[in-house]
Order: sequence, then C-alpha cells, then structure tokens
Amino acid sequence: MTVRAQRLPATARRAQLIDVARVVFAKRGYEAASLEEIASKAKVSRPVLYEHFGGKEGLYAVVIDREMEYLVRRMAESIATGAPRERMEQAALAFLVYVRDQPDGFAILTHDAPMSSSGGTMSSLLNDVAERVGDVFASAFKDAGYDPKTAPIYAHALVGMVTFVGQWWTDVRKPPVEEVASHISALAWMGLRRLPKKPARLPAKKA
Amino acid sequence: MTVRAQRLPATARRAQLIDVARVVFAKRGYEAASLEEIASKAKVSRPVLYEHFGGKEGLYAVVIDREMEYLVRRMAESIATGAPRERMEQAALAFLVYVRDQPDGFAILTHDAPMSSSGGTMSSLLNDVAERVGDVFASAFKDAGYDPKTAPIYAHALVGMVTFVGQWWTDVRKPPVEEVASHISALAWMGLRRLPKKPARLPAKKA
DNA sequence: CGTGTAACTTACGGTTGTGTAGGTACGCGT
DNA sequence: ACGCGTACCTACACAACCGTAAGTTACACG
Repeated sequence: MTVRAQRLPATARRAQLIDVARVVFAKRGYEAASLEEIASKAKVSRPVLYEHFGGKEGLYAVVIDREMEYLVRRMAESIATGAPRERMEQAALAFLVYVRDQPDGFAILTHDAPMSSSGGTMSSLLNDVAERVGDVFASAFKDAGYDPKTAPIYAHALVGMVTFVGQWWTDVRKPPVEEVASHISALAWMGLRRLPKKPARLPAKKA
Repeated sequence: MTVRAQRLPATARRAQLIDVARVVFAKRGYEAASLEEIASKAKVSRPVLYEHFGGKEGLYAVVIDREMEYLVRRMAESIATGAPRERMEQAALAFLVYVRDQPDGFAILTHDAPMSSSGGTMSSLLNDVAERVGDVFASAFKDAGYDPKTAPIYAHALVGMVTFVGQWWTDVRKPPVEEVASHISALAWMGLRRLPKKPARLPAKKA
C-alpha cells in the first residue's frame, strides 16, 4: 500500500504535476508517456491528473504551451537589438543556452507531437518558431531587394541548423555553447567558403 | 467475415507487408502505429506479421534498414565527384529529391525512433547520416588547416538545414527542389552576408 | 468540537494492442 | 485425384492504458 500523498493546495499540486509531466514527456515522447508513470512519480493517484487537466491531451497542451512561451520569450529578447550579424549570433546563442539549461523542454519540442485529434498530420512544434523567424526574414528581404518568397527557405534552414546541432550537443556536451554558437553563426554569415579559422567569440552581453 | 486473403508466395507477401508498414509507420510514427492497422491494410491477419518479422520491433527494424540503405546510397552517389561547392549542392539536391520522391521514407526518418529496448535514449535516425558527413568534413578540415574537432558542428548544421527545410517543403511543395537546393547551398557556401540575389541553378548532371 | 469542503483514493469498465496456440484451406507435384 | 506442406485464420491469454464513479481522509473555520 503506497503511503498517502502529502496534501497540497491545488495550485501547488498543479505546478508539481506539470514539472513531473515535463520530465516524463521529455524522456518518452507523447505516445509512449503514460499518466500512470506521471502520477506515480508525483506520488499521487491518477484521478488527480484528470481533476487538474482533464486528460492526457490537456496535460500535454499545458506543458507545451509553457515551453513555447518560455523559448519564444528568450529568443525575442536576445534578438531585440544590434547589427544583423550580432542578432543572428545572439539568437543562436539563446537557443543553445535553452538547450543546455532546459534539456527536458528541448527534448519535448523535438519529439513527435500528437495528431490533431481530427486526424491531421504530425506537426513539429519548432515549425512555429521557424515561421516567426520567417516573418523577420521576409521583411528584411523585401528591404534588401531579395525575393521575399524565398525567405521561408532561409528561416527554416537556420532553425534546422541550431536544432540539429543542439540535439548533437545534448549528447556530447562539449564545447561550451558560446563556442558552438559562434561557429554556427560564422557558418551562416560567412559561408563555408570564407570560414574563419577560429570564429571570434561574442563579447558578453550586459543584461 | 473478411474474405480470405489472396494466397501469395512468402517473399512476395513479405515485400508487400514491408510496403504497407512503411506507409503506416510514416503516418503514425513507431509508437502510435499498430500491427492491427498494418495487417488490415494488407488484407491479412496479424499472425502473418509475426511469422515474417517476429514482432513490431523486427518489422520496424527491417523498414528502417531499407530506408537508410536507400538514402545513404543515393547521397553517396551524388557527392562522388566534382568540386567542393558542387558536391555540396548535389548532396542537398539528392536529399531533397529523396524528400520529394519518398515522402513516406523521409517521414519515418524524422519521427521518433523507439527506445533501444534496454532503456537507452531516443536516437534520431538522421544522426547516422550526420555522422558520416562529419567524417568527410573532419578529413577535409585537417587538410585545410581547420580544427577537425569542430567538424561535427558543421556536419550537423548542414544536415539539420536540409532536414528542416525538407520538412517544410513537404507541406508547401513549392518551389521545385532544384531551386530550393540552390538556395540552401548558396546559403551554406556564400553565407548570408554575400547571398546572391538569385542563386544559379546547377547544370543537369548526366547519369 | 463538529461539519463541510477540498484533496486524494480505491475500484471498476472498457478499449486497444501485443504475442501465441492450434486449427483450416489452398494449390502444387505426382 | 490425393496427399502434404505452405500460407493463412480464428481464438485466446494477458497486459497496459485511459477515463469515471463513488467513497474516504484531512484540514479550516465557525
């Protein structure tokens, strides 16, 4: 017989459950994750989850929402100021810092999302991020005389770069993200043709 | 009562089952796919699947193996000859042609892979591709005086670019892959700084 | 010190999916 | 036409989940 759970106020319990669910969804992905496991890791019985979130989809939605919110805010802050090249490097760095400091959150974003219950296609969460980047590019392209219709290509290319490198870095955890970010932005900015031997590190940005 | 399945020789049935499984795994991902659905789509009862592949993991393993084999062969052929810049564009093009012509196969590679049954981590299939690219880069970097330890960064960055753009292209299906490939390789080679207004198309390569 | 309500639980029903045991029919070779 | 093996099926045992109903404990407040 499992010991009775410690009684918590609703909001506190809710917060704890979200934290636990984050970890489980990160490790297993949506499909393979079970409410059973989440409940047991939270030292609580399953109906509590239904009480708070209505079911698996509801819980997942809350977790996703929080994570996207967090990431997008961080990215937006990081690219608010500076010259184009600096913004790009800052964006890459912000993303990689997220990968480093919130590995569970990052894992969730890279896992398969559940089907939209009406049977639609499987959609990558990071597509939303890429689309926002695409908007930025589209207007910049317009000003600079490039074809704005090609903007999504470049936007997705850049998001794909950092995402995939981030996944690799998660395994290796070396070198430090600042160095990785400078390599990535060097590649994106200079191209392979004029790759600097050792990309310069960004000066620390003051908060 | 479902009609009795048409009797097929083992090898033919096996081939058909792999084809059907490919489609189902592509649409659902490993976890959400069920042998039930595969069997029914193949107009066959479930035990037939066990007869041929031993179980879900076995079937999945066969499908994956075929797909990786196919993709890697295509990529290897495409980068066999030419100057560095051309090879890169050819590689990107080959990948995107695969995305276009084998959408199911590509979907499978981008979906979550099942856990290695001993409880390991979820591994992206495309990591293997990136690692091969990494080897190419490592030796090239050594010759050119770059730090070979940074090669994986660039390899993963490039694979991530085409993968993510490929996923986007799957939704939009426009512009033609040849144009997308030339944009991508222009970005990777020239960098954002010196982006050409309209990247030149590659001359058709003779088989 | 009761009493009501918020927080949690045990218990059940139903569905879906994996894997296996044992039986049936098709059609080829002779 | 008659085996006989290959191909295939029905049926079952079992486990994992999801979701819900109904009951139980603890704490706050009059």
